[in-house]
Amino acid sequence: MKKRSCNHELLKKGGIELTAHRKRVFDVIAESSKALTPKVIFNQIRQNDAMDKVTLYRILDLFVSKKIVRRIAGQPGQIHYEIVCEAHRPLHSHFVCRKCGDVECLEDLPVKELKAKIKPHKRWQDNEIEIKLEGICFECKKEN
Amino acid sequence: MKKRSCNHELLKKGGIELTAHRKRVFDVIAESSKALTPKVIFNQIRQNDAMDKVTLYRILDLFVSKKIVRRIAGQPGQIHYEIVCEAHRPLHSHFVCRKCGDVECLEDLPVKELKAKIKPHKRWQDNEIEIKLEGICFECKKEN
DNA sequence: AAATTCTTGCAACTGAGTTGCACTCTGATA
DNA sequence: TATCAGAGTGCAACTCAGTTGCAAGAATTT
Repeated sequence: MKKRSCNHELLKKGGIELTAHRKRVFDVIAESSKALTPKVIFNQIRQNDAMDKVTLYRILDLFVSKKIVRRIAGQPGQIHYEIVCEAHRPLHSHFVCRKCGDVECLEDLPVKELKAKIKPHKRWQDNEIEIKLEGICFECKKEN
Repeated sequence: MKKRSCNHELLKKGGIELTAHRKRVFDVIAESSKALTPKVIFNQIRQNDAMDKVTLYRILDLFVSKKIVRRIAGQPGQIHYEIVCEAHRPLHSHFVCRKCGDVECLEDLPVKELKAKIKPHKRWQDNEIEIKLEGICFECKKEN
């Protein structure tokens, strides 16, 4: 997936103040084709700017609570973040690499169609459905 | 799901020694209808027996490497463990509660049928498919 | 300008999971 | 029988991600 068309308008969602740090965190997540871990986000920011890790975690928590970003479970124990943008990025599925742990977005996977095909179940009727595929990504496959 | 019919035969899979501790860990995981976190496993064992946390983590790592148990990503950041038993528990899907984080097994969800319906994708062709549903479980729903 | 509120950084803390090392037990070998 | 080797375990100390408390700064309100 290419660079997002989501802009800072999204940040106004929760009526929060647009500080330089918040824009920076938003941009790193929005410009990535993958859902990112806090570590990756942090390292990327620190290449150019100074930011404390506490600030990053606080911004991430804020974004999650304002539904600006979404948390995704990657490999067991790993947390990834992606932009929530209904306009440009409808609910989609994810691919998790068993080797490197990368979480890619599969926007061409027809979640809604699939949802219709899966018989409702007493436990999850009316709930969101997340489809996650596991495998080895192209990069890791190359390395073998 | 009821108590498993998987027995200690499974433990011989990797040709490992069957110690009391290993049987204990196996039993706790095998007798649960849900995939459990190390914390839950540990607390359950400690109700009756003495065991160091290091021992538990080492046994879990051993089981994973011998493919006796499988790690599952629950809520972001949470790790759960379930028994791998092809005979009694073919590949199945999971339901993750957004509130309490419980991971239930959905054995009646037709993974293979679904897999046939999903068009192969360049990234995950030939790979395992994991279907995970997210929502609020019965217990948490009751509490509202 | 003073008061209030929000944002940030720093230092110290927490809790999950790991590592190093010593002790114990078991089984094999001399 | 003695002892040797290897595996399993516990304890203490450590690492690392993420959190909390607090104080300094910036922005906003009165």
